[in-house]
Amino acid sequence: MARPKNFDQHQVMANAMQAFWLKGYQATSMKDLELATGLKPSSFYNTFGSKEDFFLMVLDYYSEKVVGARMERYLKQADPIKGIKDFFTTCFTDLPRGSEGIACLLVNSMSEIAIHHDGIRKVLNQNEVLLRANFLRCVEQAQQEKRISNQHDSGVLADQLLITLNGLLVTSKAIKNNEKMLEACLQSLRFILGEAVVAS
Amino acid sequence: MARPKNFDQHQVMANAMQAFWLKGYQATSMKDLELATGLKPSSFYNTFGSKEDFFLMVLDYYSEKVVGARMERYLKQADPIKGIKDFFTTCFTDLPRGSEGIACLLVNSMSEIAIHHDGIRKVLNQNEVLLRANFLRCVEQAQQEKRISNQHDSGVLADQLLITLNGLLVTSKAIKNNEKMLEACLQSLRFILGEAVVAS
DNA sequence: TTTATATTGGAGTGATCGCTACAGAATGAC
DNA sequence: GTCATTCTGTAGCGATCACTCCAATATAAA
Repeated sequence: MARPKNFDQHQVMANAMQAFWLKGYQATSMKDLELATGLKPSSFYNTFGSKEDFFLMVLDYYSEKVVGARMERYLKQADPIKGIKDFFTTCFTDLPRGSEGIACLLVNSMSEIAIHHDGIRKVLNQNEVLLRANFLRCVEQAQQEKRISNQHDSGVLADQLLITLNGLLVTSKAIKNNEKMLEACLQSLRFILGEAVVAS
Repeated sequence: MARPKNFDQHQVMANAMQAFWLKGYQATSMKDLELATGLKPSSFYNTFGSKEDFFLMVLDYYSEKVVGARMERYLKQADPIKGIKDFFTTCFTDLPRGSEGIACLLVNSMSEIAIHHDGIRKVLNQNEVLLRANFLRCVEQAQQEKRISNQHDSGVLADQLLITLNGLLVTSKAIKNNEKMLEACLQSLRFILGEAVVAS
């Protein structure tokens, strides 16, 4: 009954995601988004409302398609320790070449705008809760399998994994060297989970 | 021989620091800086060159006056474990009321701009190196005093402290609740340094 | 084919960005 | 005092910001 849209919304969000990921929310201008997505302003605003609304959608998209997919792939495999190890290390190895220090869009957004925007903070917190739950499940399974010690409460270990991951990601923005980050990653995991990490 | 400046450069940097700390580099406009410092544009640019140059000076100022002072005060006292504990916890208790989630200007800057600015990254890295050295000294002293275990290398413990502090600080931006951050702090320190933290 | 509806490209909105030009004011040297 | 020099206030620079307006265009229902 009316003219159909000439673009794929998911593809648009995927492209915009890359721009936000690399430059952050504020530094990514509408011009950048137009270039990244191919959408003219009228189409953009007609579809997404505003840059702010759009960014929230992109955060959701990232949370589901990037972090969600990574949780499924790594944290739900048979070996929980290898899962955690892979989840951590691929944060620094699964990036396109030359993109060292882009870290994680969600962690970047924590620093940049979470403090000033309730909606964004809510998305970020939801993601943290979900990630912690997955870490917790892996840790408990590993403890049941006697592959890591029971001396620490599983909840504490899950918390440490979460805090440490955030710390590694923010550190990687200043280090900008994925080789070094990989070493730091493995050292942290050995510290938290023990030597079982080495074998996995 | 010529008209003297009508302001104190240190006071100007201290005031501007607050603005950058709260809002970040990009979101702090020249108007914000003029309001925070009282300086008119001509005085500002005549003295500091550019917003970018000025921000680097403010980072140095923060590194010396805030982090440096905190390292002196907490990490060089007689009790190394209490020192580390105080250094961590005061990150969340020594802030003005209502300023939850402002974290640390240096860590905030890691996320926001370190990846795109070599000069800023250099300052941040220097600070991390210095902080790690102080953590290391405290850890070694605590180990010599048999107050924490020798099972982990002191360098590993220092690294974990640094990564964990960064993680706690970035997490605090999404949590925005200093009470909860304080608990997370103590849990992390107990995990890394052991039960000696409780008594300190 | 006509019509109703929605999308599109492109020009352009006012506001704000970091920053500058310049005249006048304030100082110390003489 | 006069002068040389530097700082200060103000007005405003071009560029860019997020965003809007509108005529042209493309579709499906009738």
